[in-house]
Amino acid sequence: MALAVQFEVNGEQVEREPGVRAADLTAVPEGALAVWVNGQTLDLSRPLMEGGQIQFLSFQDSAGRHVFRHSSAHLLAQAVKRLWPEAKLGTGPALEDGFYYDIWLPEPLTEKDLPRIEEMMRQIVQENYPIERVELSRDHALKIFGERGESFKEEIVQRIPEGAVISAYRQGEFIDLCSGPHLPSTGRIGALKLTQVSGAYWRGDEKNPMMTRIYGTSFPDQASLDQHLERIEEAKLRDHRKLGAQLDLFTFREEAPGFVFWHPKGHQVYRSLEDFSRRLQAARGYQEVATPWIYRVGLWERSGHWDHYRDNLFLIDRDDELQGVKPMNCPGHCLLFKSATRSYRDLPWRLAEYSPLSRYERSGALHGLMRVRGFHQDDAHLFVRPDQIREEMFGVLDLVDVLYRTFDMPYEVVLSTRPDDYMGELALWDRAEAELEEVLKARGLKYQINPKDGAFYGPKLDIYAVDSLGRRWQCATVQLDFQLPEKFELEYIDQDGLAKRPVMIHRAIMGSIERFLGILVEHYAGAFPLWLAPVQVRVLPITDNQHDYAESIARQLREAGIRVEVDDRNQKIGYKIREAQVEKVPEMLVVGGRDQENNTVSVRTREAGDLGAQPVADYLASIVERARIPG
RNA sequence: GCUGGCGUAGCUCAGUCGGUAGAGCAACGGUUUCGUAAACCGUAGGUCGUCGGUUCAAGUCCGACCGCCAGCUCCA
Repeated sequence: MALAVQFEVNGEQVEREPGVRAADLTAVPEGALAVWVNGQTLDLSRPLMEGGQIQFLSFQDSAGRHVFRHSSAHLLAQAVKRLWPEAKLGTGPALEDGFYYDIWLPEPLTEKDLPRIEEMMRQIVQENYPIERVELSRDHALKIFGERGESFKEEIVQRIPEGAVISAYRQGEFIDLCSGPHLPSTGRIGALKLTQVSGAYWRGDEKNPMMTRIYGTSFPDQASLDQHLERIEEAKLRDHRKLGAQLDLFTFREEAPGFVFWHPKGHQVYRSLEDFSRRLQAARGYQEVATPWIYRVGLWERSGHWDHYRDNLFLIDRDDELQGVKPMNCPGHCLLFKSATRSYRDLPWRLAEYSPLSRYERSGALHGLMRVRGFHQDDAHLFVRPDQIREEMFGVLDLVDVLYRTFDMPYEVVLSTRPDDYMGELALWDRAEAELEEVLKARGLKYQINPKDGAFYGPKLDIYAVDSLGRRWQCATVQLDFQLPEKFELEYIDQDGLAKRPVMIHRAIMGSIERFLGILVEHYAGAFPLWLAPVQVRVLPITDNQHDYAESIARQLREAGIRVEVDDRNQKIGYKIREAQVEKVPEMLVVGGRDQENNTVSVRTREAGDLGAQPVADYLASIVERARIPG
């Protein structure tokens, strides 16, 4: 008789024999796909040998979705094997929003083959096979996959280290080498769609045979799938590269790949973002500086960039000496810190900088504003005493909150802790990590922990903004750094008269302003809020007779700091309105003979349409109030 | 960087079997002077990404390069 083990389910303690299945512990909630036990995701039917906290995972949980998509990949493989028995399976993982499977096929596949495969997948869903886990010896696994001609699977089996459990999952006639976990049965995959095919080399190595990679996505029901596909269509329409050209914000040219040409309108938005950031930071005791953008290579050697970041440096070879264009501001700020003897009274010292940064990105990585080679950050470095970490982190998170709230973006926080190859004092790490958690709790923020994912020089917080389409973007990042002050031998004189080492906090809130602007274009579908819009108001005279009146209104608005244009082209009012709407101008002032007589403007907004006539003075007061930069 | 695809007017795109380039929108000129999402007529605009090759003849076929797109990898 084995000793009983203790489980905690839904807050209740349950005692059972080892080997019990999660499904036997309690009523399995509807929609449960897998179970989470002691940090591991397992099949619902997996025998549990040790006790612990039990949590059921549904499609709502990212781990649950992962299981769902992973089983969908198996489903895809089974369908392909039925249609092409000579196919050989590679690997088939789950992705964030779907899955793929790499499969070797005797003939290349095209998108036209996808519906046929989907059809077979649906049939297998109908057949509703239970998905069963089997554990195999190495020899047995080699025999099974050898007999089936699965040479890639044999290769994987041979790579599995000695002593590791080798498992496979079986559904109907199909079996796949896999560590799992998986759904209870194929019938759970309610709706699926194969989205694309592409080539991929086995194990990503071009010397290996070319596999066919089939991408797809799947959901518990058709409505969720449709919603997902609509979102993808919507995202395509909002693509910032497309809107950026349509709205005359920016362009790229092949003469300077990875660098942005900002048009007047785009640069206006860019500057509004920068102004907004400056106001927020000035109000929180940051001081803006400007430091050099090209340094002799020795600086980069000292900072560690030469060892860790050399491939991303733009290098200049002059006078037999290498110099590097800065990819980050931190070393410059360290040098600035050293320009005088610092007192404990000077700390925290918060240095902000918006200078251009350059990083060499490989050509395939470039992507509109989201990934460029030349950019700017709302960057700052805080030099703090160890006892100030908590308060400064609190302040940084406050800034994060104000900023994302302004753009109506919820955000998620991930704390990354000490990696195995950490540098510095263990005690400082422990204290810093504990304080970060305390700060997060004090701010009432929900956060995830990525254990051991911090940088070698300090723990970090990554903040993911969620846009209007529900996509997550990593923008803000806050990193504690114990190493750079060491490398630059930074010191301050403490109260006791002794020289001490400060801690550095690297932080950016928008991250790259270029990228953040790209995200905002997609978030707002190009329809910027009034304070950000490059043209805030357009005056539309109905006939040539109102040109002078329109100009006088524009002048008054301009003098009040409003960005205004007059559309004095010889066109009908409907035409001018249509153009202004297409260009997403937030407010239009239609002025005709009646307005001129009564000294009014007929207000039309981008969202609400015609609001009727208003006295000019009233409108002026209202727009000035509403167009103010927040913060 | 790798794999696949693409590159024709400012933009979106057509161009058949290899025979010297076309539309809509935008621009420009004129007519129209109009009250809430596209008035009408006309004009101009191209080294077909670049370089080389095949051919009597190349936007079209071949090669190299550049850039862009999707994916991989990487990341702000």
